[in-house]
Amino acid sequence: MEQSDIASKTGDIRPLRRKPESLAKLKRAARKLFVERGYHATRPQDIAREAGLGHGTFYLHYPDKRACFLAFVDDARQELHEFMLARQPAEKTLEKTIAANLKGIYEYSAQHPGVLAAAMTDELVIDAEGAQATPLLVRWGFDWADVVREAMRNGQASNSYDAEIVGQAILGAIHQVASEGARSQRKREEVLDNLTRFLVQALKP
Amino acid sequence: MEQSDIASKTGDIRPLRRKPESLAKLKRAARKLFVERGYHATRPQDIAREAGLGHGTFYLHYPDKRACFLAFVDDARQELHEFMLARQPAEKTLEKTIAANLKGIYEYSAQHPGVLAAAMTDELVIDAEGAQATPLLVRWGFDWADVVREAMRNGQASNSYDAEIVGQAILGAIHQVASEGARSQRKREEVLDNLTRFLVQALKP
Amino acid sequence: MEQSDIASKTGDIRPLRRKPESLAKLKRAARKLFVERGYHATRPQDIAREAGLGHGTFYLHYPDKRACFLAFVDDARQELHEFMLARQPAEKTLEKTIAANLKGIYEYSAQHPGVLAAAMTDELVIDAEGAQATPLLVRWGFDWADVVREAMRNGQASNSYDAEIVGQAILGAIHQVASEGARSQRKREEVLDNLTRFLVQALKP
Amino acid sequence: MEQSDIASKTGDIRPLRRKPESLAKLKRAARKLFVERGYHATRPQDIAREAGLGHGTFYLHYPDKRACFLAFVDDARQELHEFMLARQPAEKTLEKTIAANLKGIYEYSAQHPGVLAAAMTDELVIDAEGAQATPLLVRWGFDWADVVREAMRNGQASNSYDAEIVGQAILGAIHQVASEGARSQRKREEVLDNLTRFLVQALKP
DNA sequence: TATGAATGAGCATTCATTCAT
DNA sequence: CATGAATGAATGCTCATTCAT
Repeated sequence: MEQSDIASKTGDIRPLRRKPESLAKLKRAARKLFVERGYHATRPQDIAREAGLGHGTFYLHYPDKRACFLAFVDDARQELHEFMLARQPAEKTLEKTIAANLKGIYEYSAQHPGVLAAAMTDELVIDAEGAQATPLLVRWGFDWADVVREAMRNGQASNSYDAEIVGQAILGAIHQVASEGARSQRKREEVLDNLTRFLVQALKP
Repeated sequence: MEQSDIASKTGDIRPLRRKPESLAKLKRAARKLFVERGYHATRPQDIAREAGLGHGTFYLHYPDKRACFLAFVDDARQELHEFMLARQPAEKTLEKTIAANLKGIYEYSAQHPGVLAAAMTDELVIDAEGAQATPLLVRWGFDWADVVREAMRNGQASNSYDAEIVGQAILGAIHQVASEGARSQRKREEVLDNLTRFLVQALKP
Repeated sequence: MEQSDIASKTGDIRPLRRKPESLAKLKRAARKLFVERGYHATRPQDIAREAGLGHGTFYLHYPDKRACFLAFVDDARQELHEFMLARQPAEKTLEKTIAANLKGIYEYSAQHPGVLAAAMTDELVIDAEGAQATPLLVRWGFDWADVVREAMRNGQASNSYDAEIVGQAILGAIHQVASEGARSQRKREEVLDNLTRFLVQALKP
Repeated sequence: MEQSDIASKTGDIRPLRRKPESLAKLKRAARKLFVERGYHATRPQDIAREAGLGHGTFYLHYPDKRACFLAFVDDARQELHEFMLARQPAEKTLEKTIAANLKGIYEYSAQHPGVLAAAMTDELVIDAEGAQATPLLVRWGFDWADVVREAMRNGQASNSYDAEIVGQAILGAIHQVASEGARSQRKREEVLDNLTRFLVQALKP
């Protein structure tokens, strides 16, 4: 009949069956809109429409808007993490480590403009109650503290510093330079070279 | 004379002071709430109530909520500016300058916890349209670039750096350390000492 | 007693004493704004400011906005009434009467553009509750019915009409032509001549 | 078990008809309330409630209150237009045309009391800005001017008139008589007869 | 699984009116 | 008499979420 005819057509061309397709579409749409418009200016409805889905579908995949945003943040964090892992230097000297991480974060920002900024939206902004234990940036500072401690052990960095404090300083410097570098389209090589030298010199024993 | 006159009036119980008091009350209340809850979780009504005023009064002093927030940001910026001006070192060596500014921003953050973070709320968060030309942090990075250039001229800093890039790096390091220092109640002396040495060493010719 | 006190005051004329200057200013301002913007877009505050007075002063002269509007309507009605009285024809033939009244209302509209339209704002528009007994236009229709009855008595108008119905018809014709004439800047002489002939012919025995 | 239970429930009792019902309900409700209370005393919420819907639903169908009112006006105009079209006389003599149109507008007013008055609410009343080019009444006056011109051509009306002016006069007479006739429950036959004779006589060559 | 019409708590803002001065 | 800062009930509108289909 005409019905089976239609069924056979719809069965293979457009909506591709199966389920996780929708979630992937929603994720892409959510990232796009959260980055472009920010958390508050993005409605679940907008995300669903951008994904080409009905807006009820949004709630099949996320319990609420907040969860969707948190998932976006988590994905971005994970993505950056893997991005950086894949760019670790073979030789773990301080300079190589700094240069590699710097290059990594810089490249990520260039490839995914706005994503880090959006993903770092303070949780205060998305929900007055659930204040997060430790902001993302601070946790990344801890990672740098580890790098510094390791360098101190190897004699590549001065022992006169408190690793935690200096870890935060390095993270801050990198973050700010990467943000501003992306903003102002500065030449990448120059930025990386300057900042690497700056940090290596600062840590030199 | 006039003082005693006022005193006798304000000394009374019920009828409170008069005119420009309201704006001051609103400013105090707005700062408190924007800092505690963020922009979106603060309603004009909350600000007015916190100020002990009817909510219509809010609109006697600000055309809308956005304007109130912008005024708060501007006040905080101005306040920090004056705070820092009053703490400039007598002797303008690089080390003294860094130490003084570092101490200044650190003290300000300690005395006004959360204010800088709130005042730096991205404009994207408060209104998708009116994107600001240059974020506050970036502009402060320019200031540090000036400091660096001056130090280069005096031979106190290496000429091998691009002042703009390094200016952003210094600003980033300071900002991150000050934020995290305020968060974690770290001992102030130690933080200032570490970061000052770190930056001076980084710039050393 | 307080009563006698009040009595002596209320015994006086009405707004009496001192400066009726403010009331006059308010009336001018109210008329201007009600005509230009309509009832709902005009705030007591606007009227007071237009009058060059503080907005509290408004309530010294009117109990509320509605009363002010009603006073404006009444003044306009009275003004038109006197305007017409001063233009009654010496000789009371039907034609002369029609011509004179027509000319009167036309001139009034030209001299006070928008006033009649504003003053005829349906009471439904200004207050859902106090629906007025008989709209202004209908009452004016009654006046025309009187004119028609008089003309019938004199043999100047056909007896075959119901005076009430024809009175409303005449009023409607005049009102519409006057409004549209004012709107379209049509040549006055021609309008008056056409409409007078039209109505005289309609009534002719 | 539970499924069949639900099925039997959903099958007959609670869940009402589906989609485009809402707009129709809103239209009915809006017309009722705009006619009864006027534009300003009718809140979108009232319309929705009158329609038996939540007030968010209102904004699914209209961008704002103004648009809803304008839609009501347009519907009423269209409705009257079709009402009149269906009542055009077979024979287009002046008298028949006048009588038919008169009867039409009179019947419409009787069947839909208050609708014409509400639909003619001046745009100044609903929004100070969007002043409409040509008021409804004036445009209807143009239609009557056409009728008059046609009658002049046929020798059924005197050539001594300006058709535009007389068109407005006829429209005004009809409008006023219809309004007042509806208001005062006057006997319809008599009104139609009087006004038809009045206008035919007025135009007679 | 997918849909989108429906919902109503919640928000920013206005404005007629009061009252201390 | 005059003022204008203060008030808060009321308004038009939005949007995260639900649920019948």
